[in-house]
Amino acid sequence: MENDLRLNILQTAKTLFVNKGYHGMSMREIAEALGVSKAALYYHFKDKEELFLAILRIYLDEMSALLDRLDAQPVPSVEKIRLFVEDVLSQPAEQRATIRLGSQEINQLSPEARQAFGVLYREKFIGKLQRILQDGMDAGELRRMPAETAVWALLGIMFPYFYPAHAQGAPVSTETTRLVADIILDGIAAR
Amino acid sequence: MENDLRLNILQTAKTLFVNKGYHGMSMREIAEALGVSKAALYYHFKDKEELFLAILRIYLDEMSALLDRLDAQPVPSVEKIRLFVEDVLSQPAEQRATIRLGSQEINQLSPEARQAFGVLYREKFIGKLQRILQDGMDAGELRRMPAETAVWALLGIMFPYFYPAHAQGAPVSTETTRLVADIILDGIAAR
DNA sequence: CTCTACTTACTGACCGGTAAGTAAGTAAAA
DNA sequence: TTTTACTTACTTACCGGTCAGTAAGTAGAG
Repeated sequence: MENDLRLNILQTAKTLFVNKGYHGMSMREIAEALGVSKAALYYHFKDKEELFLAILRIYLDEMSALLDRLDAQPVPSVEKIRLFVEDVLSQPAEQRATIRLGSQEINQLSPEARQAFGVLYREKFIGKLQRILQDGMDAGELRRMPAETAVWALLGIMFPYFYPAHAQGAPVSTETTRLVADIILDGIAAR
Repeated sequence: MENDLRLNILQTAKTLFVNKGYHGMSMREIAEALGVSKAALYYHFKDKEELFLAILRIYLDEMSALLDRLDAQPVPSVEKIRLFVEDVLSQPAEQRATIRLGSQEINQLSPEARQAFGVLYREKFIGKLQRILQDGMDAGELRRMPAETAVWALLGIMFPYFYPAHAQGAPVSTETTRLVADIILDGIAAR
């Protein structure tokens, strides 16, 4: 019970941030959506920025756990990547949108917050992904290229922002998920 | 001379919108950056939304012209796509960021503006791209898949938002551009 | 050649509204 | 009786947008 409101704030704020962006969402809106006073939000979070970072941190932690779990599996790197793509794409759209949110809105924040996020982002997400890709290249499963470029291609496809349908609503269908994984893997696999 | 300020507003506002988002940028900021009064902006543009749309319209027109130019060339679809990727990626980052800006911030706007943009976006950009891709599939150069998914993959890679380096600063190097085009084409080419 | 009427391209002051954030009080639980 | 978890009521700052006014042209009439 005691963390009830805190969790509700995180949930509601995430939805609003995703739909309206950092500056587009107001603290008042969250409060009204939850039926509490605005000041209640400030009991649980120091300021808007801290609330925003808390949301991103939760998602990065989940990503980090997923990547660790996949990396521990006794399968080729290519297979790890396929599982990663399929897992992420089958998440609800709002979930996936969180990482986009972070990358998008990060330069709205204070330098300190930006740096703090940057560290987590690289440690928990990009770094782990890059290592799996690098392993794949070293094992000859993937074509040799700068790991950065491989990450670029992978994430570019996985987190597009072009179709509103991707930002909101239903998860991607299984067929499409598989097709997208194929495209990515054909794009970067060894020839 | 007479459109001088208007063009300067468009230029300055584009930079600010790209860096700070729709709500993150204020009309006051533009005015101050240009050394004119805020009201001068409202002489040239009805409101913030119209200014925003004007910026997007210019970029969509450029894209439209580029796609027409490429489509008119007597080369296979695959080659058209390669040229498209290489052309866009060699644009300055701020230029490329415009399309991201539109997709990102479009749901901040009024329903009318959203619809107006949607029409242009599909007519001048997505539609043309999709037709080139569809031609490629019909000619057997590309693997058969829903044209939407092909567009998704293509644009996802071409307009990523993950590395701040892609959103600002120098254009992508020629090597990287070629590598990225290869990844895309290997991903969607016929096997 | 010049006076009149009008337009273009602004300025500076200001408006209502809303943003983030806070100080002080309170009711219930420990 | 102190701490927890809030609410009420407020401040300060800034937002988009509008207003009346004006300097500098320009175009036509005489």
